[in-house]
Amino acid sequence: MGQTKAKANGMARAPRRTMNLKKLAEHLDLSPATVSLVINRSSAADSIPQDTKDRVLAAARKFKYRPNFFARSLRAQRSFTIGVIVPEVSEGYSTAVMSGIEDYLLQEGYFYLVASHRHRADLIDEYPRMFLERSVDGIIAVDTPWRLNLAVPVVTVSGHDTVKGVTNIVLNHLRAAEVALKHLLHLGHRHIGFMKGQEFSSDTNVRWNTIECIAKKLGIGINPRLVVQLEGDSPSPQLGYLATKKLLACGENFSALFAFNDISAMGAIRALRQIGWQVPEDISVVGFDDIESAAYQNPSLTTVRQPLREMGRAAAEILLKRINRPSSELHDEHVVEPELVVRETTARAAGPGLASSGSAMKKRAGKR
Amino acid sequence: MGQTKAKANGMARAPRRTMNLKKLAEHLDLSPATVSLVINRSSAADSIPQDTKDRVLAAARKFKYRPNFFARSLRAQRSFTIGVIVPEVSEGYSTAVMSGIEDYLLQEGYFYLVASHRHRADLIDEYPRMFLERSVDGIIAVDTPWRLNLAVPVVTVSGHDTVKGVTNIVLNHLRAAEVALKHLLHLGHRHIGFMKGQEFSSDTNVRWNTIECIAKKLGIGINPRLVVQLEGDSPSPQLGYLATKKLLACGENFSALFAFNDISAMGAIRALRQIGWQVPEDISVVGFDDIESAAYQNPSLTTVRQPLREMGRAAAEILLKRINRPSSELHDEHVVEPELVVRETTARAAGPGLASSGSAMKKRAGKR
DNA sequence: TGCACTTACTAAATCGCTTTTCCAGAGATT
DNA sequence: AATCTCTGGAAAAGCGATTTAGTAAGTGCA
Repeated sequence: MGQTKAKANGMARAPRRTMNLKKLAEHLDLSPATVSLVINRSSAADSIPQDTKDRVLAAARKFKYRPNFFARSLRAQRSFTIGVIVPEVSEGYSTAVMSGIEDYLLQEGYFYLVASHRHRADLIDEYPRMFLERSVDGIIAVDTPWRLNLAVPVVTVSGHDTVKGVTNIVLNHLRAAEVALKHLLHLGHRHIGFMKGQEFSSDTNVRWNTIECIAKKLGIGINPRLVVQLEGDSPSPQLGYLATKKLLACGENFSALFAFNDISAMGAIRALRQIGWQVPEDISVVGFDDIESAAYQNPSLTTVRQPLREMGRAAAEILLKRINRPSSELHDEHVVEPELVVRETTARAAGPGLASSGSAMKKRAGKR
Repeated sequence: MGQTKAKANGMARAPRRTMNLKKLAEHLDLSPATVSLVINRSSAADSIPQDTKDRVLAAARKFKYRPNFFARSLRAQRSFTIGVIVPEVSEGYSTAVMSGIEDYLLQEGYFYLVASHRHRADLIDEYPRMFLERSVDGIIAVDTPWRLNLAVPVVTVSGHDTVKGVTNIVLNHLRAAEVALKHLLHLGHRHIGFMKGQEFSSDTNVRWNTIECIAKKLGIGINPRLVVQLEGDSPSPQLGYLATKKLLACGENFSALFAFNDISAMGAIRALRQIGWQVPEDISVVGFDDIESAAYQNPSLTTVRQPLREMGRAAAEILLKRINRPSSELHDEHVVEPELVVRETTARAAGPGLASSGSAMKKRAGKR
């Protein structure tokens, strides 16, 4: 019988295929069902005597048996795989978050697929669908606009579209604006330049609204001419550089600059240096995010730290909880706290006393 | 109990299941086989009249039919998934390479899983195995020691263990050392400090050997006291900072520093600044890699650019070629060319004429 | 009319695993 | 003796596709 079949299959060639359940069962003289039950420690195997179990386990180890992942996923309708979509993999924000996601996921026996959309709307739509086709158990979207309502659990990190059923990991923006502005205020800065994010960035609006709100609360006036907006979707500091150029061109006087993020702060510093302003002597600069390279700058960047890694971890943790306990109640926001990291780009407002406005301008003039 | 629950689950849960081949076939009044043949544009469908084909395709579109990924993979024994292992996801080198890998892979309809080993030997061993369990079609290892001989194609990026059957994407290190040293030489630097990588880094040895070789060729003497080694496995500039401190402590005189990579160059610049040396006025610094943030430094970093993105792309391309045409001959090395990127951290050697040694030392003294 | 070809599909075997259902025999109970 | 209850395990029905080996009906041709 078996011979006939083998013959029918044609080949005397048994290409030493990898061990599978059936072969293992055959070798043990048991049925595949029994072996599967034992290996999965199913409660249905309770009635199987311990020494049979031991035999099975020993053989599995001996032949390094690993259940075929696809067969198992096909049957169980679960893949133990998460899809992660980010704007850009070669960039500090996303990768810091990813690093936290990975930490938790791998520890829990999950893997993740990555796709970066580079701000292309079509990809923002397509990649989640492709993830679904691959039967991911859930999706994490980092800093990415989100409006889909999918059949799997979704967690967003710094998303600002409220979609029902989607948990969003967000920073306490109010507190972020507060620590940054208070810091500058305490250092004596009264004339502050601001950088707004690009239209498409999910953080832009909240960030700006909270800044306005906190500024008012602290009695800091915002000069509309000292507000510039980042333009373009490159992940490079060039955007901050250009924005700062524009700011400088307006002729207004300011002694501090609150950049949209660390990357744009780096560009800003370059622009400032170029016209001869020293950071922080002539002007203080505050970044946002605290990406890894913020600390690597010379001078190192004072910035509002988002706990990116922790946010990634939290996203992963909440996602898995949702996947594995669909019944558990879900909050649609998980707020994390920012932290001001004072480094070397901020200092007391310069000039003869705080009253003297235009200190920076004078300096600039002096340098030229 | 268990039965009851399962049954209940089974009964209640019949909620508009996703479209599958069988249902589609039923709806079309055809057999699954026919539908599958048409959808896959199999040549076995040649005899099927065009209008039937059109009907099938139309229905598939209408119901947004997508073949179940696991079922297909199970059958075909292919997953269209690649495993990528890197030291660290939150770090510029790996992510630049990943970005290139992703480019090519997604464009070809593949996805990739990521795992970062953080230099833990056990994980370097375990993750590839886990990839295999998940039936990846191939593996790319970035900057990771590699000695496994697996059943799937493997491509390494900057690996330096020669394993038969593994293609390695490497930089032309000789050329890299040459452009860097020639640059410094042309600027008049004679006394150069060197930083060697950590023991475990795959690039350390080749890099150093080529530097020694080229230095000899160019007639540059290497003062052993001006050579320090990076220690520790953190991905931060702190390592370069400490190494440079050590270098400065030795009391020898030098006007240029060739760092092991961009990150350590950043740390070096910090150490140099701290004792009052200006870069590049007092000392020139050359980095290596040209990670994204090298250009973001102030002053921006002169560095030897590895085309990391292209290396990633090449890795992906070669891997897929191997997977899809196993017969094609394989080269075990793919060499890419470096490029010197001159930015702001290098300048003419200072001091009254090139002959004057100790210029930097004097400057330092002067500053204090 | 008879036979070989096409044409247009279909049946059925896998892929490897999970899980419910079923069953035979040994003891225990009535 | 008849019935019940455990024990220990097997059978079989999927999961959702792919693919080979047919097969029934229609055509062309001698």
